[in-house]
Amino acid sequence: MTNHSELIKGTLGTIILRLLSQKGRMYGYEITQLVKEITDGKVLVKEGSLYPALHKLEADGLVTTEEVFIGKRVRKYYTLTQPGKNAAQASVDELLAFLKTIHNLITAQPLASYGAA
Amino acid sequence: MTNHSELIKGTLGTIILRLLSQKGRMYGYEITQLVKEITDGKVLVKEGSLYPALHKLEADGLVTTEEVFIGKRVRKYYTLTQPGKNAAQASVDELLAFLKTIHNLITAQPLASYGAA
DNA sequence: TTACTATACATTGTAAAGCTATGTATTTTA
DNA sequence: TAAAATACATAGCTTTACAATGTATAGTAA
Repeated sequence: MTNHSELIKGTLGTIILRLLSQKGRMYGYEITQLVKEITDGKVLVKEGSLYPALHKLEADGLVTTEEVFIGKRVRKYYTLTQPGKNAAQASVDELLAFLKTIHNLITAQPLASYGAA
Repeated sequence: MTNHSELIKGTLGTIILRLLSQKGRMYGYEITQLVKEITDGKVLVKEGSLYPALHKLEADGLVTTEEVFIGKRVRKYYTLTQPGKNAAQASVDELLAFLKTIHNLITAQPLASYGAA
């Protein structure tokens, strides 16, 4: 994605699922632009990350695709299946819980004291 | 680390630096137990992750080590160097900013609309 | 008209990071 | 006395995103 790219690992699938659950239908390039817009350029999804991720979601049955021609150019729209909708909800919930856990871990002031207390 | 293990990528170094900056001095096994305690078992740092990460911090000059014998058993204490203290602060700040960005990305309700607006 | 940029898809090979499995050894607890 | 906890460590695997590359159409500015 972008500079602090190692932090992103494991979140891309969730991000895609979430955007699809909100917008209903999106195509790849649109996802890259929307993520860029929402994060004010702080997260940049690259093609080398996005398309394999989308193909995996499709292989896992979480999305279906539909090709639309814009003039002579193909657009491949992705839509969540019902399992995909369930996965989106679960995935977002899990990621939020994880963010909370890590936030707590790196801000906890009176640290628990293994070995003492 | 634990079940949702893919989410952790890139955060372990920051977690270690943060704990060391709080506790002053820690040894490997102690770190695994403290993380487990603080996160209520939700994050489990494995040896195969921890020790290579500690060795890398040492190789990068961010920590120094000190071996202490407890009976016949060795304990290797890690302490932040000055560059390590600086890195800890910067690393925590960056991770917090990242957490905020991702949180916003997966909770933003009125999604920005690339192509519209 | 001609570059350059944006749109739009895709794949191959690479690097980073944590995990599993394994190994060694001491100490404590059931 | 056996199992679990403490305490270190490494080799090889897997996952995941990225860089680089490729193809092609559409729009825009010189």
